[in-house]
Amino acid sequence: MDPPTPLEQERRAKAARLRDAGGEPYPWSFPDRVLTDAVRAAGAGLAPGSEDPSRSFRVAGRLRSVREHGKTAFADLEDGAGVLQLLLRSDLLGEAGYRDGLAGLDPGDIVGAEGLASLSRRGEPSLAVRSLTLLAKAISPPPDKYHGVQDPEAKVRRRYLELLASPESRRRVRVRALLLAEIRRFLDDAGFVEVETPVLLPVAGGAAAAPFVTRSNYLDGELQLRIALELPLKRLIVGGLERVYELGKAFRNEDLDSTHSPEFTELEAYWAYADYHDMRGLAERLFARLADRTAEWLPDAPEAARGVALFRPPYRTVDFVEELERLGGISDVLGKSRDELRELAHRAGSTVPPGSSTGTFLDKLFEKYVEPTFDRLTFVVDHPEATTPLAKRHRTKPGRVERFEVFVPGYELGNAYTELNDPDEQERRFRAQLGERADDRYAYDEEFVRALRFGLPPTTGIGLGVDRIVMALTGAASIKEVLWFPLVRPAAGTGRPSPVEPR
RNA sequence: GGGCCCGUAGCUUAGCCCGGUAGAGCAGGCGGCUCUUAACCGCAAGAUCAGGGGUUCGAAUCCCCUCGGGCCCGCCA
Repeated sequence: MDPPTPLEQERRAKAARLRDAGGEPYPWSFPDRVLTDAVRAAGAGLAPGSEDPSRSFRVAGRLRSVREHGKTAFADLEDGAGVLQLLLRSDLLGEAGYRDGLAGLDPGDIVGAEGLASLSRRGEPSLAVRSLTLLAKAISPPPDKYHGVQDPEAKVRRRYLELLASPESRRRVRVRALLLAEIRRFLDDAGFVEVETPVLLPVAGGAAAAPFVTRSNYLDGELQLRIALELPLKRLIVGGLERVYELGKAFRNEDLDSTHSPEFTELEAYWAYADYHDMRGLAERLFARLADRTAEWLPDAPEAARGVALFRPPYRTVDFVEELERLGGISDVLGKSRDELRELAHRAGSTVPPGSSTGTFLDKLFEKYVEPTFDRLTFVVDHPEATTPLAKRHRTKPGRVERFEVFVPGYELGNAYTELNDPDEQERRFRAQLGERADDRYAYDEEFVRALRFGLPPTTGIGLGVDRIVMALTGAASIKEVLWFPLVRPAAGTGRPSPVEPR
């Protein structure tokens, strides 16, 4: 711990004085509390400078600021409903109670107050306080009352400070929770069953990403943290659950930037006896619903209004191959060899390692030529087969798979397929990916292929980045704004990860 | 992994270019004030200028290293 600052020593001394006087700076409860909006409402109709003696209110919250005027003081108390002015008067509290009470309080303290609804002479709804109780002494002072937390490091490292200083930040937490609840309600209503599948796996599959590796004492061996939810969910479809979804964390051992976090929240849904056209319809209905809800929750946030507009139809559709050929000036994309694609990617200014797979070069070319042109929510459809080993071959377009990706300007939101359900083909695709070059990290999950041999019905599936959906809808500039505790290096003195041998 | 930028009191910051012993507001202390709401007025206090090294008569300021952070690029489709 840091050594106490003089300010902290002063605040500790106030708590000690209260104890010496027989008080308790950290009492156990404050019963019969109402939210401050009840007092505001009761005070608003009164004549200025008067109070309503017919009913007493008890409120509790954090003390924001205190304005002293000799024998009168005003304090702002903030709770979940907002800010209420406390009117502290020597004649109501008693001279000693007024003096000692004020002397013991600091901004940031959690206090309870009992009193009458009133309207100040200047017309501010207030609580005319008859008794004031310290509920938790704040030893460290709160952030600057006007500027809040400015230091970007403090914002992510000590998020609680930003939250307590900023009602907008607290509102973002609530909107994220509402969006998650709305997603669940939407899928539940559509007949999907929410499931939880393992985070710890012998081999993390279902996407191309570096896993986090850990160790099981029980198994005396290595385990990996999941990088996607896909493979266990499809096993559940094999098991006869026809519509399943999971909303949970996935982990990728990669860098953090404005759209990537090593741990992030993913939604995956699998739907038997339906194809990717059906899934697109479901996704569009979900997007439209989330846009409507966000507009209700954030009615006057301009950045959210832009996000909401993105999620409202009509949406744009782009054919992966046609658009790449058109914008990249490339003919016969599907007929190109890996070497030719590598050359094209190189010329496009992409620095992918030369040993990458055909699919990686195609993705890079698409990323260079097509993605920057997205100006609204866009569905990219019918990718070349080489880009994914888990999607089913397109029923009419040779060399393609039945797949769509969803983009907003700047980043991808998700990915869906008509799922590959031919076990022998699945095995070939895994092997082809593994064999093509070592950079491809699609793990070959034998157990998954074995499950497919028992029969996976025709199925469609989707994976959506929930953090990114929240970002896009609320107009956040960085994923850190929708993750309350993004990954940071441990602060000095809190212990550091032990150095490990690179794998 | 590469590039650019940032780190001054608990908080928000001035000073850095052009070297001369750090200035303010908030918060806190003491005093004053019964209607303020970024309250106000007065007094006093609070800073090894992220850490280390170098250049210099003299370093917050110039140079190097380390730590932490931000942004961009690469990687994670």
